[in-house]
Amino acid sequence: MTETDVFRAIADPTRRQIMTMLAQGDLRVSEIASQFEMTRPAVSKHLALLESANLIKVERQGRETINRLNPDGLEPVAHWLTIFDMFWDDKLTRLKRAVEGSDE
Amino acid sequence: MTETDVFRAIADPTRRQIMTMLAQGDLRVSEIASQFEMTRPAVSKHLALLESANLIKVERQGRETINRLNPDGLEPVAHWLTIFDMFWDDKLTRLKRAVEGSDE
DNA sequence: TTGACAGGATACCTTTTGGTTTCCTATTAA
DNA sequence: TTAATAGGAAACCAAAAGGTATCCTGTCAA
Repeated sequence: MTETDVFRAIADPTRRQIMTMLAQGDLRVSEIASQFEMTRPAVSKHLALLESANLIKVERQGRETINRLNPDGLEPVAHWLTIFDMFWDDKLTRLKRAVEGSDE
Repeated sequence: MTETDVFRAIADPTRRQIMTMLAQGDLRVSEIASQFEMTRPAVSKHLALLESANLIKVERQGRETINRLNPDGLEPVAHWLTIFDMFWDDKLTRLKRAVEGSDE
């Protein structure tokens, strides 16, 4: 399968929710599926797409598959947002303060 | 039309490109359309969707309509990304350097 | 060693998306 | 005042997206 565009991958609310779930820790497919109304194959498709967008790493362990967040995959989004930084002077100032504050 | 989800709005590469064009300055519909292969109505639809996602402001002036970027509409995206900040310590460090550098 | 479980694969369906063509209206310039 | 221009509106189409049901395989536990 060819790589999926990151922006397309995070366009779906279910996939965003999966990512926030994985931010809390790794999860097996059925653990994720149990949190949604939809069927397990549907969730599986979302996971496959997240993997092809490089947003998660999938590792088969025996009969289970572990899904692990790969936050670095979000870099293109973070980078694209910087194009608009010039419009966000005060936000940037606040961020600078936050970053400096976290240092001491 | 009901509000369009911001993440869905920026999922399309044409729409992202339109936004970066508008970051340089306001543009009329046909000025934008002339930059793409697709027809003007297609571009018009993208603009309508960007407006409904609160990413641009559209103002009719006589027979022309001016499209203006509304970068604040991107805030939900920026905010969502912060969920994953904890995974990005070194990136944050680099950002801090960048921010400090831009000050002097 | 066999039954249950985890989860991938496939086929299929419906809705949404991104595009087209065509037509219409309002505004402006000659 | 009339011709040209800007762009919205509607009807239509193909492909992609998101879901389902069903089936199959590999692994583990009794």
